[in-house]
Amino acid sequence: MNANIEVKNRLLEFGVKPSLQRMAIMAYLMDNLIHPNAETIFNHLYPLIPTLSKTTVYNTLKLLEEHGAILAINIDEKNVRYDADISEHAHFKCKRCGVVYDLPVKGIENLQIESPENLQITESRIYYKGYCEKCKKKMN
Amino acid sequence: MNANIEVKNRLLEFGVKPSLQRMAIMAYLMDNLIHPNAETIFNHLYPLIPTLSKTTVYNTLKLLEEHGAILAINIDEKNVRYDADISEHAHFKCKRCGVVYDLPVKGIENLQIESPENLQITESRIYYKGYCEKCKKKMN
DNA sequence: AATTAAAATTGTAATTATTACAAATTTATA
DNA sequence: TATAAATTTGTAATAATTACAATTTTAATT
Repeated sequence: MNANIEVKNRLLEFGVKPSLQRMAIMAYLMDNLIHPNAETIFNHLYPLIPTLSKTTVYNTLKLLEEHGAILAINIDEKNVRYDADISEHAHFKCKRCGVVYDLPVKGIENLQIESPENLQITESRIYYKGYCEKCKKKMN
Repeated sequence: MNANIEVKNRLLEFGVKPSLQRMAIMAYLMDNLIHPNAETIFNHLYPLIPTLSKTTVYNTLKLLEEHGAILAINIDEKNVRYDADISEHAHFKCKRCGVVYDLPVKGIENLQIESPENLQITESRIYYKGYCEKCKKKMN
């Protein structure tokens, strides 16, 4: 489990003032790299912080994302997933069981944008979808 | 404007039985590579097909996507965009004005998945977000 | 320490994209 | 032409997210 100080440092590093709720959400994401959505985060933290509101979870996730402290992963049409691993990496989603993995992909660092326009890129995402090994078998 | 026969062929090629509504939606997407959402498509076609239902637009877009005749672009958290260009290409979304472009990116074909698991990949997407030239200026 | 102001959290209601579903219509088949 | 199958339609339901006002907590000032 991530030490409290590391969680706090992540917030401070990205200019987010630490509070009980923000620390709890950040800690959960750092300890659980399973790309949870807001609901999952709330369900896990609610027993620990009985006053916690779902709105706070949504607000905080948005705040953390805007400050660059976490990534919003839009691989699922249904809801936004979040990731404390902010390094450039690809994601995979199984269309049958819905699980979202990190996917090691070679060559990402060589991608080169060739836009005629002078764009200011702030984020990039690489998403793959398909079927995981388990589901492939089940489908036969 | 795409000839009727080309639209029909696209549907047949992907095993979708052509109907008036399906042809109209497919034609609109082939003629308007602006990554429209269901609402935009409906608003454009409704005057031409006064009996058209929004549900049909949603149903048809899902059908076309499942058959591989179009791409669903999940770059926008709000709603799904659709693209008749089914070749592998990257997309850019401006976080200020919301426009979604195609983005020429070099090196996509060299990306190599290195999963320990035997995944069956059915689709891949590359998304960039940031600010377009116009919006960059406006923000100064 | 008490007072005031600012920031954060909370709860409820609203919004909105999408889907479920059953009825109606159209198309294909016998 | 009658019947079955497929498609379309309209309405209602679902569910993720946001708006917003009230409350609570934290920080700043006296």
